[in-house]
Amino acid sequence: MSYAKEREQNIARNKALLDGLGIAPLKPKIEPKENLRKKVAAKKRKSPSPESDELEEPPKKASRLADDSNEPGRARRSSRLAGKTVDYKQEQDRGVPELITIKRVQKVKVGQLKSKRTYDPHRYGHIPDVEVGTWWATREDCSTASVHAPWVSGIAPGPNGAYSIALSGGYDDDVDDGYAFTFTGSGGRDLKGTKTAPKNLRTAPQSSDQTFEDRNNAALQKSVDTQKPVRVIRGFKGKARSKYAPSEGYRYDGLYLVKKAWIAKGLNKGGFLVCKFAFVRMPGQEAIPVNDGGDDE
DNA sequence: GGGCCCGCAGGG
DNA sequence: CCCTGCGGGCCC
Repeated sequence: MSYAKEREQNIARNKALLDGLGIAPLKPKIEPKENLRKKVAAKKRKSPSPESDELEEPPKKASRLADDSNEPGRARRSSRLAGKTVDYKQEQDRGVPELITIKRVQKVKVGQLKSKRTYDPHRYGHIPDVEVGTWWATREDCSTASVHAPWVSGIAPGPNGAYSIALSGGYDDDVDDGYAFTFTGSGGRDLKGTKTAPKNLRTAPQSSDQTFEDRNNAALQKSVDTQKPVRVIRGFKGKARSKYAPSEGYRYDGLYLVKKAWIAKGLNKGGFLVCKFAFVRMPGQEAIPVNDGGDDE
Protein backbone atom coordinates (compact mmCIF):
# COMPACT_ATOMS: atom_id res chain seq x y z
CA MET A 1 0.00 0.00 0.00
CA SER A 2 1.19 3.49 -0.71
CA TYR A 3 2.35 5.76 2.05
CA ALA A 4 -0.38 8.25 1.29
CA LYS A 5 -3.07 5.62 1.35
CA GLU A 6 -1.84 4.15 4.57
CA ARG A 7 -1.62 7.56 6.14
CA GLU A 8 -5.16 8.30 5.10
CA GLN A 9 -6.38 5.12 6.69
CA ASN A 10 -4.48 5.69 9.91
CA ILE A 11 -5.79 9.22 10.17
CA ALA A 12 -9.35 8.06 9.59
CA ARG A 13 -8.94 5.47 12.28
CA ASN A 14 -7.48 7.95 14.74
CA LYS A 15 -10.16 10.50 13.97
CA ALA A 16 -12.89 7.96 14.59
CA LEU A 17 -11.29 7.07 17.87
CA LEU A 18 -11.18 10.70 18.97
CA ASP A 19 -14.79 11.21 17.95
CA GLY A 20 -15.70 8.34 20.21
CA LEU A 21 -14.36 10.25 23.18
CA GLY A 22 -17.11 12.85 23.01
CA ILE A 23 -15.14 16.06 22.93
CA ALA A 24 -17.79 18.12 21.16
CA PRO A 25 -18.92 19.87 24.36
CA LEU A 26 -15.37 21.02 24.99
CA LYS A 27 -15.10 22.97 21.77
CA PRO A 28 -16.11 26.61 22.00
CA LYS A 29 -18.56 27.92 19.41
CA ILE A 30 -16.19 30.62 18.37
CA GLU A 31 -12.55 29.74 18.14
CA PRO A 32 -10.23 32.69 18.67
CA LYS A 33 -7.74 33.51 15.93
CA GLU A 34 -4.10 33.31 16.67
CA ASN A 35 -3.02 36.80 17.57
CA LEU A 36 -0.06 37.39 15.30
CA ARG A 37 1.15 40.92 15.53
CA LYS A 38 3.30 40.64 12.48
CA LYS A 39 4.94 37.89 10.62
CA VAL A 40 8.05 38.54 12.51
CA ALA A 41 10.84 36.33 11.96
CA ALA A 42 11.37 33.45 14.19
CA LYS A 43 14.07 32.68 11.68
CA LYS A 44 16.02 35.83 12.28
CA ARG A 45 16.34 35.17 15.94
CA LYS A 46 20.01 35.93 15.79
CA SER A 47 19.51 39.59 15.31
CA PRO A 48 22.62 41.73 15.53
CA SER A 49 21.27 44.26 17.97
CA PRO A 50 20.31 43.04 21.41
CA GLU A 51 17.89 45.93 21.76
CA SER A 52 15.65 44.61 19.03
CA ASP A 53 15.07 41.48 20.98
CA GLU A 54 12.06 42.92 22.68
CA LEU A 55 10.49 43.86 19.40
CA GLU A 56 10.75 40.37 18.14
CA GLU A 57 8.91 39.09 21.12
CA PRO A 58 5.94 37.41 19.58
CA PRO A 59 2.40 38.07 20.51
CA LYS A 60 -0.04 35.81 22.25
CA LYS A 61 -0.88 35.66 25.83
CA ALA A 62 2.68 35.82 26.89
CA SER A 63 2.22 39.52 26.79
CA ARG A 64 -0.14 39.31 29.70
CA LEU A 65 2.74 38.28 31.85
CA ALA A 66 5.19 40.51 30.19
CA ASP A 67 4.53 43.46 32.42
CA ASP A 68 6.83 41.84 34.85
CA SER A 69 10.28 41.02 33.67
CA ASN A 70 10.43 38.20 36.14
CA GLU A 71 8.25 36.13 33.90
CA PRO A 72 10.21 32.90 33.90
CA GLY A 73 9.62 31.91 30.30
CA ARG A 74 11.06 35.14 29.04
CA ALA A 75 14.03 35.36 31.25
CA ARG A 76 16.48 34.22 28.69
CA ARG A 77 15.26 36.54 26.01
CA SER A 78 15.16 39.68 27.99
CA SER A 79 18.26 41.74 27.65
CA ARG A 80 17.12 43.82 30.57
CA LEU A 81 17.49 40.83 32.81
CA ALA A 82 21.01 39.93 31.96
CA GLY A 83 23.05 39.65 35.10
CA LYS A 84 20.25 40.79 37.35
CA THR A 85 19.19 38.96 40.42
CA VAL A 86 15.62 37.85 40.34
CA ASP A 87 13.68 37.75 43.53
CA TYR A 88 11.65 34.62 43.25
CA LYS A 89 10.24 35.06 46.69
CA GLN A 90 8.51 38.18 45.56
CA GLU A 91 7.38 36.33 42.53
CA GLN A 92 5.72 33.74 44.68
CA ASP A 93 4.13 36.23 47.00
CA ARG A 94 2.49 37.92 44.07
CA GLY A 95 -0.34 35.60 44.77
CA VAL A 96 -0.94 32.33 43.05
CA PRO A 97 -4.29 30.84 43.94
CA GLU A 98 -2.90 27.41 44.57
CA LEU A 99 -3.10 25.36 47.67
CA ILE A 100 -0.33 23.11 46.61
CA THR A 101 3.10 23.39 48.05
CA ILE A 102 5.60 23.97 45.32
CA LYS A 103 9.23 23.18 45.55
CA ARG A 104 10.99 26.37 44.74
CA VAL A 105 14.39 26.75 43.28
CA GLN A 106 16.68 29.15 45.05
CA LYS A 107 17.45 32.69 44.09
CA VAL A 108 19.53 32.61 40.99
CA LYS A 109 21.25 35.01 38.71
CA VAL A 110 19.66 35.00 35.33
CA GLY A 111 21.96 33.79 32.65
CA GLN A 112 24.64 32.71 35.07
CA LEU A 113 23.44 29.53 36.67
CA LYS A 114 22.27 26.39 35.06
CA SER A 115 18.91 26.46 36.70
CA LYS A 116 16.94 29.55 35.95
CA ARG A 117 13.74 27.90 36.98
CA THR A 118 11.29 29.30 39.45
CA TYR A 119 9.43 26.07 40.01
CA ASP A 120 10.17 22.40 39.90
CA PRO A 121 8.78 20.87 36.71
CA HIS A 122 8.33 17.53 38.46
CA ARG A 123 4.79 18.08 39.51
CA TYR A 124 1.37 17.39 38.06
CA GLY A 125 -0.86 20.19 36.90
CA HIS A 126 -0.24 23.81 36.02
CA ILE A 127 2.94 25.64 36.79
CA PRO A 128 2.03 28.69 38.85
CA ASP A 129 2.12 31.98 36.97
CA VAL A 130 2.15 30.24 33.62
CA GLU A 131 -1.17 30.90 31.99
CA VAL A 132 -2.72 28.72 29.37
CA GLY A 133 -1.75 30.25 26.05
CA THR A 134 1.73 31.33 27.09
CA TRP A 135 4.13 31.25 24.17
CA TRP A 136 7.86 30.52 23.89
CA ALA A 137 10.21 30.59 20.96
CA THR A 138 12.12 27.40 21.76
CA ARG A 139 11.91 24.18 23.67
CA GLU A 140 14.67 25.48 25.85
CA ASP A 141 12.41 28.31 26.94
CA CYS A 142 9.60 25.86 27.70
CA SER A 143 12.06 24.03 29.89
CA THR A 144 13.16 27.13 31.72
CA ALA A 145 9.53 27.93 32.40
CA SER A 146 9.20 24.46 33.97
CA VAL A 147 6.25 23.61 31.75
CA HIS A 148 8.09 20.89 29.82
CA ALA A 149 11.54 20.11 31.11
CA PRO A 150 13.24 18.07 28.37
CA TRP A 151 14.89 20.05 25.61
CA VAL A 152 14.41 17.36 23.01
CA SER A 153 12.23 14.57 24.33
CA GLY A 154 8.51 14.93 23.81
CA ILE A 155 7.58 13.19 27.03
CA ALA A 156 8.46 14.11 30.60
CA PRO A 157 7.77 10.99 32.66
CA GLY A 158 6.85 10.84 36.33
CA PRO A 159 6.01 8.07 38.79
CA ASN A 160 2.24 8.45 38.51
CA GLY A 161 2.05 9.34 34.87
CA ALA A 162 3.66 11.85 32.53
CA TYR A 163 4.10 15.40 33.76
CA SER A 164 4.02 16.95 30.34
CA ILE A 165 4.33 16.29 26.62
CA ALA A 166 5.22 18.29 23.53
CA LEU A 167 3.10 18.02 20.39
CA SER A 168 5.59 18.62 17.67
CA GLY A 169 4.04 17.09 14.60
CA GLY A 170 6.66 14.42 14.28
CA TYR A 171 4.30 11.65 13.26
CA ASP A 172 2.33 12.07 10.07
CA ASP A 173 -0.70 10.06 11.06
CA ASP A 174 -1.47 11.69 14.37
CA VAL A 175 -4.68 13.68 14.51
CA ASP A 176 -4.97 16.98 16.37
CA ASP A 177 -8.51 18.16 17.04
CA GLY A 178 -7.33 20.68 19.55
CA TYR A 179 -9.47 19.53 22.42
CA ALA A 180 -8.38 15.96 21.78
CA PHE A 181 -5.50 14.45 19.86
CA THR A 182 -3.61 11.27 19.24
CA PHE A 183 0.03 11.12 20.20
CA THR A 184 2.85 8.73 19.45
CA GLY A 185 5.29 7.42 22.03
CA SER A 186 9.06 7.42 22.03
CA GLY A 187 11.76 4.91 21.32
CA GLY A 188 12.47 2.62 18.41
CA ARG A 189 15.06 4.91 16.90
CA ASP A 190 18.69 4.34 16.36
CA LEU A 191 20.41 7.48 17.52
CA LYS A 192 23.95 6.25 17.58
CA GLY A 193 24.56 5.20 14.03
CA THR A 194 27.11 2.47 13.49
CA LYS A 195 30.41 2.04 15.22
CA THR A 196 32.34 3.08 12.20
CA ALA A 197 29.95 5.89 11.47
CA PRO A 198 28.74 7.19 14.81
CA LYS A 199 26.14 9.84 14.45
CA ASN A 200 25.32 10.95 17.93
CA LEU A 201 21.90 12.11 16.84
CA ARG A 202 19.04 13.50 18.88
CA THR A 203 16.33 12.21 16.60
CA ALA A 204 16.34 9.59 13.86
CA PRO A 205 13.98 7.51 11.75
CA GLN A 206 12.10 4.62 13.28
CA SER A 207 14.18 1.48 13.08
CA SER A 208 12.54 -0.87 15.57
CA ASP A 209 9.31 -1.36 17.47
CA GLN A 210 8.25 0.90 20.29
CA THR A 211 7.11 -0.79 23.47
CA PHE A 212 5.50 0.09 26.77
CA GLU A 213 8.70 -0.99 28.45
CA ASP A 214 10.07 2.32 27.37
CA ARG A 215 10.04 4.62 30.34
CA ASN A 216 8.27 7.44 28.56
CA ASN A 217 5.60 5.24 27.07
CA ALA A 218 5.10 3.47 30.38
CA ALA A 219 4.50 6.80 32.07
CA LEU A 220 1.83 7.75 29.56
CA GLN A 221 0.21 4.37 29.95
CA LYS A 222 0.17 4.96 33.67
CA SER A 223 -1.52 8.29 33.09
CA VAL A 224 -4.49 6.38 31.74
CA ASP A 225 -4.86 4.63 35.09
CA THR A 226 -4.10 7.49 37.41
CA GLN A 227 -5.84 10.18 35.32
CA LYS A 228 -3.26 12.68 36.46
CA PRO A 229 -3.35 15.85 34.35
CA VAL A 230 -0.66 16.20 31.70
CA ARG A 231 0.64 19.60 30.61
CA VAL A 232 0.63 19.98 26.84
CA ILE A 233 2.67 22.30 24.67
CA ARG A 234 1.97 22.58 20.96
CA GLY A 235 4.81 23.23 18.57
CA PHE A 236 4.95 24.79 15.13
CA LYS A 237 6.51 21.86 13.36
CA GLY A 238 4.92 19.25 11.20
CA LYS A 239 4.17 18.80 7.55
CA ALA A 240 0.41 18.88 7.91
CA ARG A 241 -0.07 21.10 10.89
CA SER A 242 -3.49 21.25 12.38
CA LYS A 243 -5.19 24.59 12.74
CA TYR A 244 -4.42 24.39 16.42
CA ALA A 245 -0.68 24.42 15.97
CA PRO A 246 1.03 27.75 16.60
CA SER A 247 2.60 29.38 13.56
CA GLU A 248 5.87 29.68 15.38
CA GLY A 249 7.40 28.45 18.56
CA TYR A 250 5.65 26.58 21.32
CA ARG A 251 2.47 27.34 23.23
CA TYR A 252 1.14 26.02 26.52
CA ASP A 253 -2.34 24.69 25.85
CA GLY A 254 -3.15 23.54 29.34
CA LEU A 255 -4.03 20.25 30.95
CA TYR A 256 -5.15 17.07 29.27
CA LEU A 257 -5.98 13.54 30.36
CA VAL A 258 -4.74 10.43 28.63
CA LYS A 259 -7.78 8.31 27.87
CA LYS A 260 -6.35 5.42 25.89
CA ALA A 261 -3.08 3.70 25.19
CA TRP A 262 -2.56 1.13 22.48
CA ILE A 263 -0.10 -0.31 20.02
CA ALA A 264 -0.40 0.25 16.30
CA LYS A 265 1.57 -0.27 13.17
CA GLY A 266 3.46 2.95 12.68
CA LEU A 267 3.54 5.04 9.55
CA ASN A 268 7.21 4.49 8.97
CA LYS A 269 9.52 2.71 6.63
CA GLY A 270 9.39 -0.85 7.82
CA GLY A 271 6.05 -0.61 9.52
CA PHE A 272 7.51 -0.75 12.99
CA LEU A 273 5.08 -0.72 15.85
CA VAL A 274 4.46 2.46 17.79
CA CYS A 275 2.74 3.25 21.06
CA LYS A 276 -0.28 5.45 20.61
CA PHE A 277 -2.18 7.57 23.08
CA ALA A 278 -5.44 9.51 23.01
CA PHE A 279 -5.56 12.80 24.92
CA VAL A 280 -8.62 14.80 25.91
CA ARG A 281 -8.47 18.34 27.22
CA MET A 282 -9.80 19.05 30.67
CA PRO A 283 -12.81 21.38 30.69
CA GLY A 284 -12.87 24.95 31.89
CA GLN A 285 -9.72 26.19 30.21
CA GLU A 286 -9.21 29.09 27.88
CA ALA A 287 -10.05 28.39 24.23
CA ILE A 288 -7.21 27.32 21.99
CA PRO A 289 -6.24 29.86 19.32
CA VAL A 290 -6.41 28.69 15.73
CA ASN A 291 -3.97 29.69 13.03
CA ASP A 292 -4.88 31.14 9.67
CA GLY A 293 -4.46 27.73 8.19
CA GLY A 294 -2.28 28.21 5.20
CA ASP A 295 -1.42 24.58 4.87
CA ASP A 296 -4.26 22.22 5.40
CA GLU A 297 -7.73 23.41 6.04
C1' DG B 1 17.07 22.12 1.26
C1' DG B 2 20.37 18.38 3.90
C1' DG B 3 24.28 17.12 6.90
C1' DC B 4 26.62 17.67 10.92
C1' DC B 5 27.47 18.56 15.53
C1' DC B 6 26.42 20.14 19.62
C1' DG B 7 24.15 21.51 24.78
C1' DC B 8 20.96 20.03 28.12
C1' DA B 9 17.50 17.39 31.11
C1' DG B 10 16.83 13.38 33.31
C1' DG B 11 17.75 8.81 34.72
C1' DG B 12 20.68 4.53 35.39
C1' DC C 1 30.43 7.77 33.98
C1' DC C 2 26.89 6.07 30.50
C1' DC C 3 22.57 6.46 27.77
C1' DT C 4 18.25 8.52 25.47
C1' DG C 5 15.46 12.16 23.34
C1' DC C 6 9.25 14.45 17.64
C1' DG C 7 16.16 20.75 19.04
C1' DG C 8 18.37 23.92 16.94
C1' DG C 9 22.25 26.46 15.03
C1' DC C 10 25.47 26.56 11.49
C1' DC C 11 27.56 25.44 7.26
C1' DC C 12 27.27 23.85 2.73
